[in-house]
Amino acid sequence: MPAAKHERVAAVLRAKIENGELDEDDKLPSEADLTTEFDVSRTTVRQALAGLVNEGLLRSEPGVGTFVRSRRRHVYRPQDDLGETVANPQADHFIRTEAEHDPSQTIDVGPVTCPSVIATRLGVEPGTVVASRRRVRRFAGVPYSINDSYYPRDVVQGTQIEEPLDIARGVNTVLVERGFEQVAARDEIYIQMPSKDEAERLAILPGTAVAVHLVTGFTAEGRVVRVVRNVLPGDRHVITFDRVKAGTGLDAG
Amino acid sequence: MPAAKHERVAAVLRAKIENGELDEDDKLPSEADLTTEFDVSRTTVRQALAGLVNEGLLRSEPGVGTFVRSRRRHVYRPQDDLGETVANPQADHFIRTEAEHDPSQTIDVGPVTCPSVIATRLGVEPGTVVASRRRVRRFAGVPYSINDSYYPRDVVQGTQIEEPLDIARGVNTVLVERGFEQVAARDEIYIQMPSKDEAERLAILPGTAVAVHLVTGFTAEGRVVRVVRNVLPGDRHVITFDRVKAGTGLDAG
DNA sequence: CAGTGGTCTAGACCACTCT
DNA sequence: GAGTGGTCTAGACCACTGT
Repeated sequence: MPAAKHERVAAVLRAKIENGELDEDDKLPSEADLTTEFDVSRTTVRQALAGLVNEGLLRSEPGVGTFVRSRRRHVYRPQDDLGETVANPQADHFIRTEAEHDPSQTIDVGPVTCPSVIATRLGVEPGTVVASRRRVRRFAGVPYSINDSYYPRDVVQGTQIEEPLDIARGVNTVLVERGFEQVAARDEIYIQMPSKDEAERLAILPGTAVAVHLVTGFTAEGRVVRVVRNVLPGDRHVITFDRVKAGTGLDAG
Repeated sequence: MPAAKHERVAAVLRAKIENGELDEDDKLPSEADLTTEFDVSRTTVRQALAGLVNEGLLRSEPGVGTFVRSRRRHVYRPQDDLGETVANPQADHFIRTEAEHDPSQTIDVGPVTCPSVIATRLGVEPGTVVASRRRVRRFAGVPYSINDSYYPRDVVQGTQIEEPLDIARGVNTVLVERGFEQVAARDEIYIQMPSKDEAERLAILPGTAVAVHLVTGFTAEGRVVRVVRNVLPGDRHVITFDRVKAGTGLDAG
């Protein structure tokens, strides 16, 4: 039994959410009602609710009410990028997914001053101008991920990658045509709270962490041809990988 | 310029942290001092500080003060598990790491009632009793990760895996000896706020998300021999993968 | 319009840490 | 003992949503 009143209030509400008494998208009693129900001041009720919002369990809508948040997720599979084989497609049924209907995206293309995190991986000096494609992907109008890719200018010069259009045959195909086939990649995943800018672009609610997924793409010669920075709201995704031990014969399919 | 006073206070402090004026582990002025400095009530100061704590930027120590949090991270490489080859070891220099000195762990071994998330992946009925090894790993006394593995009972019966000891030759070697070589794995990574229990076991500060990393291990015949549930505090880790396109010759080394 | 959540104040008491 | 952050109250005004 927690000592603080606001913790006790939070514990009761948390339990109701976890046992299903309060289901996804259910509306909680108003703060005034909770004040009388728990016999505490409104400040204490709000302290309890703020805690649950920061745990990602609740969302509040000014003028409307406070609601239980949804927990459905999209499947995010970095390996689709290189077209690697999937070892265990049957493993997919483990995950509680969300239908991915009505996809859309906004694309913003052009040279940018390279952020230092990208510069380190791209192997250029910080402040260098590089080519970039910056996308926000949506499903049913809801932002799904930020997907910013950066290329050395000589690699993409004169290609479709410099144009603000969807590339049907895939960016990788264009890179192959230019003689820069991407055959290996390094993934880095950072868990952190979103910046203010990211929170706005992704319509992220308070109490939601993001995964920052950096992909550094290499040619067979070891040259870096692309760095991608994906930002995924943690409450809307599950990130999956499939791995196979080398030399077992499974890696070919 | 944000409208709310507490947001303005938070914005000023956030800027000082980001530009380095306030460095890691620096102590902030007391709440009383901030009250006079910004000419707002203490409640408003506390509201601003609470926001920054929930963003993972600050930590508070009762009776002592409020401090800027550290940002160093450990490298977490799921692929070490299967002994896969690393495509780009030179890519490691990108990451700002923390020295991993003085490792220690606590191990708790024995049969447990299988949680439903694990049961789904292990292919057993929820509520089945399975073998488990539950570890908390530490560096310099600081909790580093929760590492709970679950095995079908027939797979590990009579092996060292049932004993609460570190297995020097590796759990995988023991599985091979039993005829259950793990040759493939499915990784799932969920980003979420820690449960109360996890927060206590890992000494997680408010405003820290965790990565829940599930690994489902398969034999060549497709049998699941192990499910691992790792919990990593987001502020102390970077998760890395290395990938190689199949058939390029790089996958062998 | 009434109801909702968002913000803010002033003041109080507590447990804890450090000197 | 002085200073710190943690908790709590009572009351006020605001912007916004819905009817």
